[in-house]
Amino acid sequence: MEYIVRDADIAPVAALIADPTRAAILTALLGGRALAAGELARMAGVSAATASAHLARLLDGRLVDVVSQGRHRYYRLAGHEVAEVLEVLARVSARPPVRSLRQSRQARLLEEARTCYDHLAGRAGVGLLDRLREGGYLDGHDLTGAGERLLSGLGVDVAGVRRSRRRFAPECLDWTERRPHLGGALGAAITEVLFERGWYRRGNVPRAVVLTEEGREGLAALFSGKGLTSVTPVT
Amino acid sequence: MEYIVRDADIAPVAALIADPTRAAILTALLGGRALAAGELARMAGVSAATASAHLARLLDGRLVDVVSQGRHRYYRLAGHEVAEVLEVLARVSARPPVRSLRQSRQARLLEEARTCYDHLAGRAGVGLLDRLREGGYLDGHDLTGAGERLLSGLGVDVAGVRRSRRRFAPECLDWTERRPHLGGALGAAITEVLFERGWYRRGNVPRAVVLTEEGREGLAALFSGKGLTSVTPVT
DNA sequence: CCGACCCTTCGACCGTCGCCGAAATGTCGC
DNA sequence: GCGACATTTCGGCGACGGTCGAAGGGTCGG
Repeated sequence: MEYIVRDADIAPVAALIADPTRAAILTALLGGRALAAGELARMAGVSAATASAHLARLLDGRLVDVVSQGRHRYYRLAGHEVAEVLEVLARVSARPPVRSLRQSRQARLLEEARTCYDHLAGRAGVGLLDRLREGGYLDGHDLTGAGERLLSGLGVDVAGVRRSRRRFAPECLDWTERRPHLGGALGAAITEVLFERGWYRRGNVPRAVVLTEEGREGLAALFSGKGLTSVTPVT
Repeated sequence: MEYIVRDADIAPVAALIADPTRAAILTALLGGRALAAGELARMAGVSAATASAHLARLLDGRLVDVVSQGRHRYYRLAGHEVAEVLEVLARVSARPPVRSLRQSRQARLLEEARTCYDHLAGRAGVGLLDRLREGGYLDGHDLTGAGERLLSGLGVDVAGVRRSRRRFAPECLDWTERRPHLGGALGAAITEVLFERGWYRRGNVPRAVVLTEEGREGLAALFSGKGLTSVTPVT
């Protein structure tokens, strides 16, 4: 009956995320791209020295990886588990009040379509899962025969995805929509193909992605005219 | 292209979890029961004054709820979303080295069977999901006809569970087994019935639950002799 | 090689936060 | 009402951690 809490100690990892500057850095990296130390310093609004210290701690805590290229050092999240922590945390955190017009536009862009580390999120991500389910391409947690054909035709290496040790097609609760979108190895593979085909491209706002004209047409053809979202484009 | 990270601020919530004492309090509450301030102080190994200050902050941050009963104040987690954050965080956190014999026994108990806020976790939780899948009771994310009959027979109010706004039967990745167990409204309802029937009871170690003799027999009858786990009892 | 650039390390400052003992508040049993 | 108990509030101490400017390694372009 002695008091000992024998669990994983979650405090050290939480402490790494607890600093506002580090949280900003991690959130910026949630876009999935590797970013240079200087870029991260600017995004977080601190000096290079400060950012460097924070990055060293994140590295030590294995929340980020680094790859040196010439005089740049590119940082990225250490894995999708880290991204999951950030997403879950976002769900219980209050959304900050929108202060400026530009911020409100950025917020709308992120709500429309963004990456959740390596897969599509926001209305587009939720819509993708809905279309796959409605069309009978995905049943429960697995692809149907029709689903395999559809995605193979798009260029997704379904067999390769199945060999991955990562969960195949889990739902990931979207923190803006509060409804599930498609995550896991399949979600990542589909998202990769969407970028390769130029149907989506990365926006100027860190995590945002935008639908291209080709994407609009391609997705409409794929899903009998519906596309992933029915809203008018965010301007 | 200005640097602004317009996301939910995750830093304040992370900061609440980042303190080792608060983390211990939250982890203790992950058992699902409401605990008095004094108990939490003992479990976390701090004075009543210190625990009180921490609880006030957790309350302010909406991570815990409190209910006053006489001269006691019972604290509990504010909801299953909070429990999810703690679980996800545990998955990316290192497991602390086991120091004593008693701790190793406690660790083994938790790995065998515990509650993850309001549903069964550990080997037993993973086993439950496996048995439901193997037996054709659960298909993807939904109960089959056979599943509805099985659980209704046990005393689970399946229709009531379906009316809940919570997700019906999501997978929850177990942090010790690294395999999914059954979460959501259904997982909670089944766990409740297991307690009501006396098949499992809460152990002395905070989050641990133990299989009773009735439970061993009942589960074996239910799942053609297999039970939820095949290991010998933890001593 | 040499200057320009990116990044990290160093040193120093300062605020915040966790901690406890003691006192105050509130509740129960009698 | 009056002690006994659970909990919170107060006051003060000490430590840790975030911040920056300046200086020190590396790396690229010429």
